[in-house]
Amino acid sequence: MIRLAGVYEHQPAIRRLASFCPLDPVAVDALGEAIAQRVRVRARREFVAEGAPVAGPGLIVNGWAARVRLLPDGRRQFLSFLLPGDMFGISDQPDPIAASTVMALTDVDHCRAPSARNSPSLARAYAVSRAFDEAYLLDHVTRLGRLNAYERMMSLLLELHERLRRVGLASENSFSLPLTQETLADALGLTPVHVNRTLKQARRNGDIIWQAGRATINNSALIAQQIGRRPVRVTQAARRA
Amino acid sequence: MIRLAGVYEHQPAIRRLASFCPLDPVAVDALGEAIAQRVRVRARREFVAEGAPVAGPGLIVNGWAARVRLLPDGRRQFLSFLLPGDMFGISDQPDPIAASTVMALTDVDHCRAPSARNSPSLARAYAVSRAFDEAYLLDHVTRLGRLNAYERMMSLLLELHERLRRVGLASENSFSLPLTQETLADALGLTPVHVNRTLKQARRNGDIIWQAGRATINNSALIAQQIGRRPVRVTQAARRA
DNA sequence: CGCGGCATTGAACATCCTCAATCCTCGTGG
DNA sequence: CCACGAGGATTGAGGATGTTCAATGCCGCG
Repeated sequence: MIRLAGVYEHQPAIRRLASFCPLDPVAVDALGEAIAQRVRVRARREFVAEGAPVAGPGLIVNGWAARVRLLPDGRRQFLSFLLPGDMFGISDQPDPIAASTVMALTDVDHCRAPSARNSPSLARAYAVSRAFDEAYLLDHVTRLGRLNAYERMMSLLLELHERLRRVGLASENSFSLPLTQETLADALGLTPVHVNRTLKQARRNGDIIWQAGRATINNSALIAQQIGRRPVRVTQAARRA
Repeated sequence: MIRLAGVYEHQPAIRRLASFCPLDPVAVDALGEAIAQRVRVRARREFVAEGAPVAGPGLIVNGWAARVRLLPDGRRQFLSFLLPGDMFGISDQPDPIAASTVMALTDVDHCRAPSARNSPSLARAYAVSRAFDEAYLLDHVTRLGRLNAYERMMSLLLELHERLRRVGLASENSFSLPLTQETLADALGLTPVHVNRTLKQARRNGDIIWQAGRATINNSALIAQQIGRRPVRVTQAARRA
């Protein structure tokens, strides 16, 4: 199909989809064009509202966002993080409504996801993308239901690292982590105070370093094994792009 | 399209799909035929194995099953319940592998889900079905992350009631609930002991009755409001079939 | 009658939460 | 250049929620 050239090589959205299925030129062009039309959302702004009609599928070009549920009494639960290259608002239905609010955690650039009608490879990449989203969501259910605070934290950090590596935004064992402890708490079903203590413990154990917005995981293979985590897989074929 | 006639009226799988989108005769026939080929799985048997290639999408004809994740140390988390009429193993991908194990909780009859290639209405019903599954899964994440034991319990019971009503397997405020407290515990991220105490409390409050495998929810509207639950919706159009 | 699976209960304990204070960092205005 | 203020991180003390361990009860079935 195509060996990603020039600018696209560093475009997370294209890189991620291409890692799922080699993209044909039609797809790459369509993605490049969509990305050129990206719009910016400020941190903390919500750009998809739960219950509202879905505008169509979107792509995160840059920055971090999250899908979130808000309870009437103010409690908040992050359902998943949306990293550069991730998709949101996909649906086969004719008149879908958003199943969750989507909120920018940092400044975010996003664009619409181009139709896959003229590109089988793109359609397939979308399908794999969706399968990954579902698999990570199931991991998250397990995380919240059956892991303790420490395990939840490490499990999430490992997931984020795994996903960022896929799009070239993480090194072997470290990555930019632009989240507050409060955000982490609302993702992990904990309080900010307890997140703080859990992180303190993790630092003391030498499992992680987190400073100046950058997280490092020491010995991730060992930690993954301790908490029973394996990399997410969704297809029988290739496990690495 | 078609007004469900005769035997199909009481066939949960058909009834559920038809509630999402009026089915054309081709779809009803295909479903009837698939259901005729159903196979039985004994309680406690696993009939989809996590990580194994997916055989193709399936339909629950009868009985209760659940998607489950097993941790290496024996901990268990149920990801979702599969009720009569529910689907499992759907994927757009060419070579998908199962994202989770599926286990029969009671004796279960299931069949393959017929291809939607020759029926636009069936394709649409599948799409809506999938949207519901996703929405309920997001609810479950919120349940585990941000609700306490009592809220989790009531929230799950309300969900089950809502879903069983859709397929005609629940009355106004009661339904058959063939689960053990241990199963409930593994769905709610609690211990069996605490599930028992939570149920005791709920009975004492007069919120539920649960005996001989049948659960009754008193005043479900009030309870739903107290725990901030609203019926799940996934489409702009019709809210009831 | 006795066994197996599930439900129920008590007591002690661990994990995580709440409340509240303090600290730190960084950007802004004087 | 420094004081100030705001948002986030950190810590302590006490308490609530849920767990663990172990015993007992219940009920259907062979």
